[in-house]
Amino acid sequence: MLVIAWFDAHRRDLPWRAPDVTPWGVLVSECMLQQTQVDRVVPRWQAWMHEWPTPAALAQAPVADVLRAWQGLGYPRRALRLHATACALVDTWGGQVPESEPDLRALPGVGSYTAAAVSAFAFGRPAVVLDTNIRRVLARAWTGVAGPKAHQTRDELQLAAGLIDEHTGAAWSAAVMELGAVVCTARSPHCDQCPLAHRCAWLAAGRPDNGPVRRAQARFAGSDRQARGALLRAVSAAEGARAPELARAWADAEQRERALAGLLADGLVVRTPAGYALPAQH
DNA sequence: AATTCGTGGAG
DNA sequence: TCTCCAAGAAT
Repeated sequence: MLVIAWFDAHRRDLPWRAPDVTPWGVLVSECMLQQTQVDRVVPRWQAWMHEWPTPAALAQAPVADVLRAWQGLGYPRRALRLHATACALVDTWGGQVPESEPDLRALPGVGSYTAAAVSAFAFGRPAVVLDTNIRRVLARAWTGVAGPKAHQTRDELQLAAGLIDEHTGAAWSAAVMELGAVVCTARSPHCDQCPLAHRCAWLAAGRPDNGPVRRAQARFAGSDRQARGALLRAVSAAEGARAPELARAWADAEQRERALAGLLADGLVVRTPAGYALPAQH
């Protein structure tokens, strides 16, 4: 197939693609890559795998250490869930990563995409992988629209399933995902370098701006998300953080209280006699 | 089903 | 500067 040949020639040398990487390594990479760019993940994945090379190793680590190792990647609840997944793997899977999508899907922080990705990329199964890159390539080359809809559709899943079936499963998914990531990009796609250019419906139509209108992302500056991040860093830096440290981290009192309540509810921060702290155990 | 959840790079 | 968007998941 065209895209697989293209992939063989152009694939990036990402560390989790090395031949000796374990299914656990693949799972860790997929969790880190949820809404976080590849370039930011690479060094963190390497450090993480050095520190916790197996599910058993991560399961034994204090949650506070896990959260600190995650700092900077964003969405720290993912770190909590990855730790919980490590515990589940030890408790019910003998410290191994299961191969089937339903079994993977039952793990904390593993949704439909991650389950399919691990099943395909760690075990070579022909799972139907649908991430933002593959969805964009399908939308353009096959459907002739500039971009995918906000949410997955049945048609999309069926289209991908048919293509997976007709090609060599995991390799096809890896190739199309890579194509979407480096050639068929959201912003300014490099159609001159695309192996599908000669048969791309969107390119043939003159690259029309006919994609679905997407709702604008809420601004980050001054958001609750930013407040949570600032507070979590403050708690992480000063075990036993009290009011002054928190106020220094985020000035607006009302928003600070709301964000702190959220962090406590999520289990990212706990109350201790010494003040607020990262959780020791989960 | 629509919201919420971090952070940073690129245009 | 500001906007977009990034290998999504949970609720």
